[in-house]
Amino acid sequence: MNLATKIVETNIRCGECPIRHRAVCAYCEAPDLVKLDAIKSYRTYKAGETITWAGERNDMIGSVVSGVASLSRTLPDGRRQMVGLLLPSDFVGRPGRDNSPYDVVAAHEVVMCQFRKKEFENLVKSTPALEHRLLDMTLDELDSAREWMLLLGRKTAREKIASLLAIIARRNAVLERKDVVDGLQFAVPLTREAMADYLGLTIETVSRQISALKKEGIIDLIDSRHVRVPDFAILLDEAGDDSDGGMPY
Amino acid sequence: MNLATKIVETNIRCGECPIRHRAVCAYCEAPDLVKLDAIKSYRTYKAGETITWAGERNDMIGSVVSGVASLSRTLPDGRRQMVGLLLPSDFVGRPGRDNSPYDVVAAHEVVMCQFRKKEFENLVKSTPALEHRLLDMTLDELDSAREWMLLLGRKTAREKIASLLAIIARRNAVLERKDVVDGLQFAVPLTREAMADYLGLTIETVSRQISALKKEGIIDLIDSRHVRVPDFAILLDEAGDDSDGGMPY
DNA sequence: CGATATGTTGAACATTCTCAAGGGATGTGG
DNA sequence: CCACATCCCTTGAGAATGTTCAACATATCG
Repeated sequence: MNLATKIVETNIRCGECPIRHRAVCAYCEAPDLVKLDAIKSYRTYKAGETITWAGERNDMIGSVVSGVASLSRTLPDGRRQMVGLLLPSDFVGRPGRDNSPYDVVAAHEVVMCQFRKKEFENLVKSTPALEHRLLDMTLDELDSAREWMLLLGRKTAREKIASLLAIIARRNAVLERKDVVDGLQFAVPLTREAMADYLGLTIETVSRQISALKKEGIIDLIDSRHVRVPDFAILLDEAGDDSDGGMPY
Repeated sequence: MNLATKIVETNIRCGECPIRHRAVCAYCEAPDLVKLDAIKSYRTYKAGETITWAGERNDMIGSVVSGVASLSRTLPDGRRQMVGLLLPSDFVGRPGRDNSPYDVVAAHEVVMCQFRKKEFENLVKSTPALEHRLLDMTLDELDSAREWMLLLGRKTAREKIASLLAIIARRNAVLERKDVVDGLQFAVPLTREAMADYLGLTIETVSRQISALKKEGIIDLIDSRHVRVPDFAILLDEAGDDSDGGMPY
């Protein structure tokens, strides 16, 4: 029984939840957790499954417990832009509004910890710790979004790819509680298409730039979804930002 | 004595403030306003003046009362991307963090209602109405940022210009409490350079696309900073999004 | 095994950028 | 008041970057 199955089937208590200290509940103490426990439910979404559709009414909100999901917007003619990458502990859904213009799609199998929106909103009103955490998380997301805007508006295709790989490498290191070291190897949890939607490129350009980085020895490709970075500083240099510039996630 | 001068010199009370019902204080009642009144101060910034520098410690935060300011990030080699357009009632500064990676620059003369960060943060802790409003405003900003990401990542130069003009037209209409009607005329409060930084383009491309829209009769140019839109629906069509798609601001 | 989804590569093309020149405004000092 | 500088904007020509269209490779799954 893997972790995802265990979480869903046993409906584990908040106190044992893997995202307990980073999710919307992070600032809550035991008494508040009891209330959250009472209104939460777990649900799994398969890879490729849509969690919420843009424009449709949705009365569940919650946290990503495991897996990866994407938040994206689509133009009427079909052009799509990913506007958020949802990772474990990230919050899904906008409190105080009944529908949102975003599609949320599971990139890999996703376990969500969900609340009925109405009940959650009521709890937020009476629980400062929840509202405070929600504010901090939203401010962080806003910073990420703005970092991303810099990438979309001003970086070259090559810099975009390098930035994305650096972001994924860092996040993986954090999740696995390792340092970002040279020789680091990691899985890219996105298809070429998802990467293109993330970076505002076409899949062909993504593929070509990855091939170029490989040819130049900046990355090694184990297979199309697994990357090794011999020298992380070189990758960061290709990403175009200062070493001190904050990165999303 | 114009409004800006009057606000600053007389240090008007919150109850009479023009942004009273849209700013961070919008949800506050009289008792909270007294506390805000006690710690606030007004300050003016001239056009072109930098309000806060990226990376530098800044212990003032506050609201834009009048004028227009830009929030932007810069890559080490000088490429710049505007990541926020700050209008009256918008909040400047990030609570809970001592410096931010953004330059805030006045585009036109700006009047700020400022608080010492420490004092403001303390007040937020004891004032749910403030924190609640801050959350709502941050969520709105996040939606705007994501809309903008769609523009930066997927729209053509022409669509970007049309989108920006539509945004400015709408905002002007709201501020002047008019409807967005055909034949609407308005001032563009940005230089070509600022528009380019906003849209992720060069000033030459901005200039060319504006000329093209003019040549095709989609807009009239009174002068380089004043636009008239004969048929708003046509402009929206050029912007690429659905009529129902939300617009930033 | 064929069908489908994913990824790579090539060639022609389109869009946007870069570099360059020049046209008003506005302001300043002589 | 003129000469000059500065700022903002426009336009042109050529170059570069990224896209489109197309073919093909690889892997997975029934």
